[in-house]
Amino acid sequence: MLKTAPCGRKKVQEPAPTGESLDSWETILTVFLREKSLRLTDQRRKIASIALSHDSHFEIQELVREVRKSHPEISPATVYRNVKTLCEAGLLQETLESRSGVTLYERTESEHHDHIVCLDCGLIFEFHNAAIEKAQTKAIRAMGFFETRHQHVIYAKCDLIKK
Amino acid sequence: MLKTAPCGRKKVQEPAPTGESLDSWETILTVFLREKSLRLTDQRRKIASIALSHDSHFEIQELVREVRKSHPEISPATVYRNVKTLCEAGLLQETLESRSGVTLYERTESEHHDHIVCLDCGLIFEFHNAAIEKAQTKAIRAMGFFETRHQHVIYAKCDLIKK
DNA sequence: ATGAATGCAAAGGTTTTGCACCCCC
DNA sequence: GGGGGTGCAAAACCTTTGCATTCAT
Repeated sequence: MLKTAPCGRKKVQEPAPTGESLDSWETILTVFLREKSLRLTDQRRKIASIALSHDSHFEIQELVREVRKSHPEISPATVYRNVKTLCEAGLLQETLESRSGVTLYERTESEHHDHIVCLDCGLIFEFHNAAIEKAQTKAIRAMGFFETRHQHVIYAKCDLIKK
Repeated sequence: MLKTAPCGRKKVQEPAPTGESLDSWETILTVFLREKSLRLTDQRRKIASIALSHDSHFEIQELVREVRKSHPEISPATVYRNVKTLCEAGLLQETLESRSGVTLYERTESEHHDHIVCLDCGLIFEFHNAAIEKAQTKAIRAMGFFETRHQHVIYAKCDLIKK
């Protein structure tokens, strides 16, 4: 249902060179858990592994189904609880809303990107544009704010140019 | 809970000069309904009136409560159905998500604006910045898309500069 | 051992739907 | 009159929570 695929062309922004950041999520998670006196259970590790294997956005329900498939003994409640934990650990973050109004999550990447939702093919693209970011930082500063993060979703059509 | 207020300073973008667009929403709605062979019922008009009286974002539940207060005979299901209709008519649109994950709606304005969510005071500001819009249009075109609309939400802090 | 985490089931909350009745066009 | 609209209640969903049990540290 929700995919990020090249709608007839290449994704504008390639994935991070190595595919994995230098600190593996396992390290980050372990450190976070230790700091908070939380524990690394089997379920937590499995859920994290599956959640963080997504290259793009996913909804919790999707994750719940995947987890159930390979680990039927893990309950949905645990998935919900752990997604929350992973967000707190900074490994996941909420992202743009799907058109059905469901919250989507994605792996936190070191590189920021904006999104284009194609209204023709329904797919979601990621891109990064320095000019936009720059204009934005400048505008925000001028208004007296300090930006922490942003979500920029553009709804567009890819098909028009082919017709 | 959710307000758009001046967080210690003025809203950057003032509301439309007249407060109402030239075509009243009643006209737009009537034309839309006629086109689709839909009907203008009492409930529909009342719900539209209340929904469109909001100057800023609101959630459906809030609208349901308001409608119930002045028109207890209107059922929540009807409110849901009509919000959907009003979106299709282009009078309302979904907007950024509240931090609790609930979908928010707002009146469609002729003038577009982006949002700043202040992480210090929790309020939502609206602004418009030509440089950002321009950079964006250019970037999108360069990638082969035609933009239809976008959502740009910046999470920022207003308080830092006071400390 | 002890506090955190889990599974289960129940509760909570939101949104949708089926259906009989109503009413706008 | 007929098809869209409504109210009501039930259903369908998604997410959270209480509690007894299990488990990581």
